[in-house]
Amino acid sequence: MGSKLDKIFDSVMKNSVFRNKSILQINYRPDEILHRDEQVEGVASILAPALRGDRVSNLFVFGKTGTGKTLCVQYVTNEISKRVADSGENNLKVVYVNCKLKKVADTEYRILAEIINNLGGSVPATGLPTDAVYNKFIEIVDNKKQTVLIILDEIDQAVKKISDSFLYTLTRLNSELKNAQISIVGISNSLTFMDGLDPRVRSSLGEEELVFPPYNALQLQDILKKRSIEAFNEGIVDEGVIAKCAAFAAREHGDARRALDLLRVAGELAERAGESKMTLKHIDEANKKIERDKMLDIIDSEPKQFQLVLLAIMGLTEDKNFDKIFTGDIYNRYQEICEKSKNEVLTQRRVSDILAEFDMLGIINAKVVSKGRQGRTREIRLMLPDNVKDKAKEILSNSVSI
DNA sequence: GTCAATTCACATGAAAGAGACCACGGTCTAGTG
DNA sequence: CTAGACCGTGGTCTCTTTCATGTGAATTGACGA
Repeated sequence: MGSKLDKIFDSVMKNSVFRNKSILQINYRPDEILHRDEQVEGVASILAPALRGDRVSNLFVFGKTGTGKTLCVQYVTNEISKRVADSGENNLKVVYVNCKLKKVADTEYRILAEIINNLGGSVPATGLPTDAVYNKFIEIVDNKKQTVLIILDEIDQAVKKISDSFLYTLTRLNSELKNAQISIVGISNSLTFMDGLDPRVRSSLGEEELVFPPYNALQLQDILKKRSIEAFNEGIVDEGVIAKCAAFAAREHGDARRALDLLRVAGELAERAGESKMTLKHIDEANKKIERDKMLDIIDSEPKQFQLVLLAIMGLTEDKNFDKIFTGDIYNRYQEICEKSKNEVLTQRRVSDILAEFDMLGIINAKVVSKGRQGRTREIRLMLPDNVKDKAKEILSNSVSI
């Protein structure tokens, strides 16, 4: 009985492109980190004093997305925690918080709450005064002699939304603690992040700094090769495919995450098409698909008013075939659409902000230009690729008319 | 023709309000012994 | 007497409005050659 089933499963497995797809997923942590020896050692030597229970310097880690920052820091802290656990002591806590996750940790209150939850306390999602949360935080951290390592990932996002005074408070907190001590590891995508900071914060937070350079194409190839051996069945991928993946990603500031995504999606495409080998064609398709899905995802999850504005932009680009659209045009069209679909009309001020956000998201390209006596405006161009437009319009008109 | 002043149509900032959500503490109600 | 339902208060958070201020160059108009 069992062997029969095994046979069925085996045959499915054999035909499958993937042996173990999870290896290409973003949250997969390999046991060995390629081409980041220097960085891993750097992080380790800075954080090592935690093993002795000494105070750890605050650390700042910079690097573009997909350069392995989070991976390395987590790897090192895991190893340290393991060592501490082995030695039987329990005076080190590591807390990892991703400040970009919406609804989880993108405000001062929520970051604190997240830290407290990770430390085993519990704090309601909302409803308490912020200083009450601070007290709770101090209480839970300071209840015994210990070192608490707080890793704040994507910290630039947090500071942009909140302000750096929060970081200041956090660094100053040590002086209020009797038993415990806290150290902060900040991880940031933006290299210029430190420049905009309060000097006091900068000096206390940036005791140690580490820069993660992007991977080059060869390094990416190594990484991809290593993972693809485990992730795919034999004979599915060949050198050329991996080289192309690496080249694509290297063009985008050496983003390893993107390279892995590309490989995974290409594999999915090949599998779906029932083909037994991945080809360059699949990579190209995957590249388009990723781009497209990302855009559509963003558009779909945007609030209604944003969608209305986008609809106005798309309408204008289409009918008039204007190469350049201005804020005023969009606002007028937007008003029409709102009236037609019985939606509330927002102020121009607000629409202006919405446009700025679209610019950030890369959906439109907006440039502030001065047209002399005709005033100052954003000169706007829709940046959606053609293969996205139709689907986007469908999504928009669906969700707007309801 | 030249130059400074003017002016347009917004951009950009700051502050504050509305409404959703939530915790906490007090009060009320109904069930229990 | 007590557990649970129900309220009012005060807090956060997001989206938005209101009020204020800023801005770069085409246009205007005064001026001098």
